[in-house]
Amino acid sequence: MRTRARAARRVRHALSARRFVLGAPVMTEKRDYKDTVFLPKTDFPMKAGLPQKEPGILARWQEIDLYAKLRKARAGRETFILHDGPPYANGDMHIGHALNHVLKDMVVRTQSLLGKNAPYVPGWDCHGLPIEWKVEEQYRKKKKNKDEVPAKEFRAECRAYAQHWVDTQREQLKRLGINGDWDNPYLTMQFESEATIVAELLKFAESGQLYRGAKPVMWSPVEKTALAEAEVEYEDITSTQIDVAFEIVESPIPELVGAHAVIWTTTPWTIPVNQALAYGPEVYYQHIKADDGKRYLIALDLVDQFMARTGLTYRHPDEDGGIEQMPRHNIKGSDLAGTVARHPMHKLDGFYAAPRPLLPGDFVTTDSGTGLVHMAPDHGEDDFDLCKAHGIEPKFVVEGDGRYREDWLWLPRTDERSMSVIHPKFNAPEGPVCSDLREAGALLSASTDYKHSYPHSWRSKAKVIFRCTPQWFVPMDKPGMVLLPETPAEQRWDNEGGAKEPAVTLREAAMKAIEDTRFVPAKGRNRIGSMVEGRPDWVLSRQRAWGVPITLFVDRKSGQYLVDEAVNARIVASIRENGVDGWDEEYAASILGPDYNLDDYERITDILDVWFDSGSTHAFVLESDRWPELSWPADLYLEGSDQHRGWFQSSLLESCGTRGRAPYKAVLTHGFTMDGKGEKMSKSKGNTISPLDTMRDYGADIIRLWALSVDYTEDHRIGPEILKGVADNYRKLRNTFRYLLGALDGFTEAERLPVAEMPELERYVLSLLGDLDAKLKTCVDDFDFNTYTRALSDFCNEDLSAFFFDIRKDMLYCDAPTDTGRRAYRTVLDTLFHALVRYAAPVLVFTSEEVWQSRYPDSESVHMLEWPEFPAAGADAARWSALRDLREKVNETIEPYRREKTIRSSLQAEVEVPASAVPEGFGDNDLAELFITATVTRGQGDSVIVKPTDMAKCGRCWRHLPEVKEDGDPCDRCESVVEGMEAA
RNA sequence: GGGCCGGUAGCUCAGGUGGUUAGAGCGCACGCCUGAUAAGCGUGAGGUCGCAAGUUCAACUCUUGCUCGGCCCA
Repeated sequence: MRTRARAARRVRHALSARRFVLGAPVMTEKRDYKDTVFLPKTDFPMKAGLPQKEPGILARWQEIDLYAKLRKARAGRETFILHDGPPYANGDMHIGHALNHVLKDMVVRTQSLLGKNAPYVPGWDCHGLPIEWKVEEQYRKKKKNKDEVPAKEFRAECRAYAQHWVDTQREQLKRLGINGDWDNPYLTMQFESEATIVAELLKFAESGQLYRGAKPVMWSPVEKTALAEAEVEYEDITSTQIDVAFEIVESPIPELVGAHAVIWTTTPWTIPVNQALAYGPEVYYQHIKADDGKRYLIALDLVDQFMARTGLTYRHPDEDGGIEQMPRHNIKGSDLAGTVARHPMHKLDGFYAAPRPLLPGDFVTTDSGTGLVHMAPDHGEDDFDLCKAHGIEPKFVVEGDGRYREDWLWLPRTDERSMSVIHPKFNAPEGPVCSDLREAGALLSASTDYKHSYPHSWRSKAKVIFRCTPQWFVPMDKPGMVLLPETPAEQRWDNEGGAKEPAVTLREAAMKAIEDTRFVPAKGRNRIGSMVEGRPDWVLSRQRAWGVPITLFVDRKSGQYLVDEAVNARIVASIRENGVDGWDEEYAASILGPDYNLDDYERITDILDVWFDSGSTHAFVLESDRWPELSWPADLYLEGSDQHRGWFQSSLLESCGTRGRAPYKAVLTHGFTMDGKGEKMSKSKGNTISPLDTMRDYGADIIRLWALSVDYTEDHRIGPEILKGVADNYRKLRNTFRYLLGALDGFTEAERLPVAEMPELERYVLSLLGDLDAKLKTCVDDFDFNTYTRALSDFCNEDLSAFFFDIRKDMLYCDAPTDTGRRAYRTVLDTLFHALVRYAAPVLVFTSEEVWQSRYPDSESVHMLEWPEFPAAGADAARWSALRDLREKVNETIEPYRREKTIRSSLQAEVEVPASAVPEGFGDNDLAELFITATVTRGQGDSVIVKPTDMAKCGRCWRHLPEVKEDGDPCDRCESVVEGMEAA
């Protein structure tokens, strides 16, 4: 469309030119005044070319060591400590990293702009399963067996792998323009970090906040390790479902003896470790006789489903011998207390001969199954808890690789019996478990058609099981464990001072800490609060190789772990010297020292949950001497909302357990980045947007502007259309700076004019700038960057480009350089320049530097500057607002004339406005200037009236003025300006 | 399946405690300018405020249900 309009214009020009050539010139030739007009002049290019330009700017910052310079310049100032949450070192930067780091950088830079010392030490999370898995994958490719590689060597490879990604991500984040201590980041795998993590663990040990428990944990038989919840994903699978009869041998309801309690399960492999049955106390059960002659006990609501699965039938109430005639056909769950059944494999004796009591379980529902649940305390959380409450202990018969222990009674061991319990064949209707049950006459149904969602390891995608293993825990509810920080005397009601708060549980301390923390947005508090309120004890141990060891010696006789300050000091020293290898067997004796005999102790070889590593970053970063400018606690933690369960929480618990309070004063969370349609990005959908590509195509400043333009507190989108919009927005900002640079060409201090001597428009714009300034400061305090960038953009578009700059174009182009008005304008432009470049600096880090260097090529960096200061100027906002409304009305009225080409430029319009609509204090000439029209007069009507002017057009300033005799002649002002120039 | 959060013009966002024709910027369309020129200015068209009930004189704003999307959990 634009092209067509331009073509039309060309035709018109051609026609008018021909007329001039062919016809006799009606006027004498007029002088071309173009050379006498003071047009903006600058080398600053309109086209940014960010992808090419940014790396050079980056190199210069590195060269002058901007980060160090800034630390030096802000030394001794009030600090703002943003503590970086460590991304996991295994892959390229993705859009989530980019958003997170841009937000962090924005916080740090705005705080720095406010004059604070705001250091930023980036870090990485380096231990853990995903890296270990990658290294193992490399082994598998080379047909190497991990178990044959010495642990030390394996860890060294994990370390190298992590280091590779640390280096990669570091370069990518630097490229994004994130300013930080990139030469000296923290890594959880640095020896110093590992030593501190161990020291933190030992603090828990010393205060009695560790216990070794047996608990069913998510266990991956493939990776042979316990898994954290975060390492598990749920997938829909089809399982075997079976109904199994347990004969009742004893009951306070004598009629039930000889009947069969029926359980339903999708994990046949757990039957060989069954130890009890559970019923719902509030559930009603039916005692029925089926056509196989046997009697069964099943939840009332589930009888039909059971019949359908088994193909059995039973006599209906109205039939002869139907259930109405059954003795005690209807039984409430709670009446089953004291009932005992026996295991279908009871003939094997021993373990299987023991009674299987029916126990009350609140978790029993009648959603599916039979309303009776078989209990294997080894393999279910509910099972474990219920059995434990009734003195039934787990048996630990399924080993780490998912196979039944060789000496377990249920054998003889055969190939199929030594398969992993997650193997489909093991659970199949023809598999060993079902075969045995069938032989015992207890298998009522078996089919491989039950669809449900089931947990899988997110690494290997293999099924996981619940498995009871000895694990180390941090108790959430052990009373008297945590000392809250000392309350200063002046805050105590008794004013006695010094005494500590009573010791509380870890959960209580954490809940208190949540209360005391600022959450941005506020809803984060509820989120983490409900999680901490309900979370189970913290499982610290992992049976893996790549991580920080749980450095405990357990007394073989008492089962107690050793707490000895001297030993602990040697443990920490060994880790500091050797890293995590420092807990290897070779050091054990010397660490334990002469006071103890190594043979009396079990050296724990579990490693720590990586969340404990990252939960300890506050200890080894904020409290370390390595970064003396940092301090504890942090002012802010800033991560994605998934970290409510992750880092925010692990840091909270670690810090509350050791220091009684949170390691942060405030927590800021952001949502997730979706694709252009608001849907989750995934490789399989092919809708991912890589920040690396975007930087290559658009430049880092565009990603930054995007990240700071969206509402990060919610989920937000990115896509081609959105990026295009951001790029448009960027161009507008860039052109504002280009105009300022051009208009300020040659500006010197001598030209500056005091505010008091400025025209009212200049003072009004300064007051608008003051408003903007205040608004941006509020945005910085609230971390409201979306409003920040919008306010900045709107100001440039509406107040400057479409209003101030447009009105003052005449003055800038045509007034004499010495003219007070022009000097006032340029003085305000200078003020605007200095303010805007600072406001923009934290957002468009590269472009603002380019702008700054363009005007001040000898200066260090725009990023060394502080928040702008400029003279305050008051203005009657309401009066100006009314004036701008009127201006809009005038434009609307001119529009029809422009459509019919009676008026082309607004300068050709003579306007009459209602006298009542003009705010007090504006003269007619002021109005013509502000509306960019030929004249403005006041009328008594209540509408705006417009007519084309008859006045001739000045050949230099193009205004239509009474003194101009013929189009093209200069007006009085222009004539004198030109004369002045020629005289000079 | 459960808990929590969200769905306002093509895009990014505003819309205290319910109250006249739901706003802004950008984009788009049309036009002007050709002395910020792959720029600048003006005007305009765009929304049944996710859907459906309910409370109320009155709901984008309160309640319930549904739907779509997200995070966390099972």
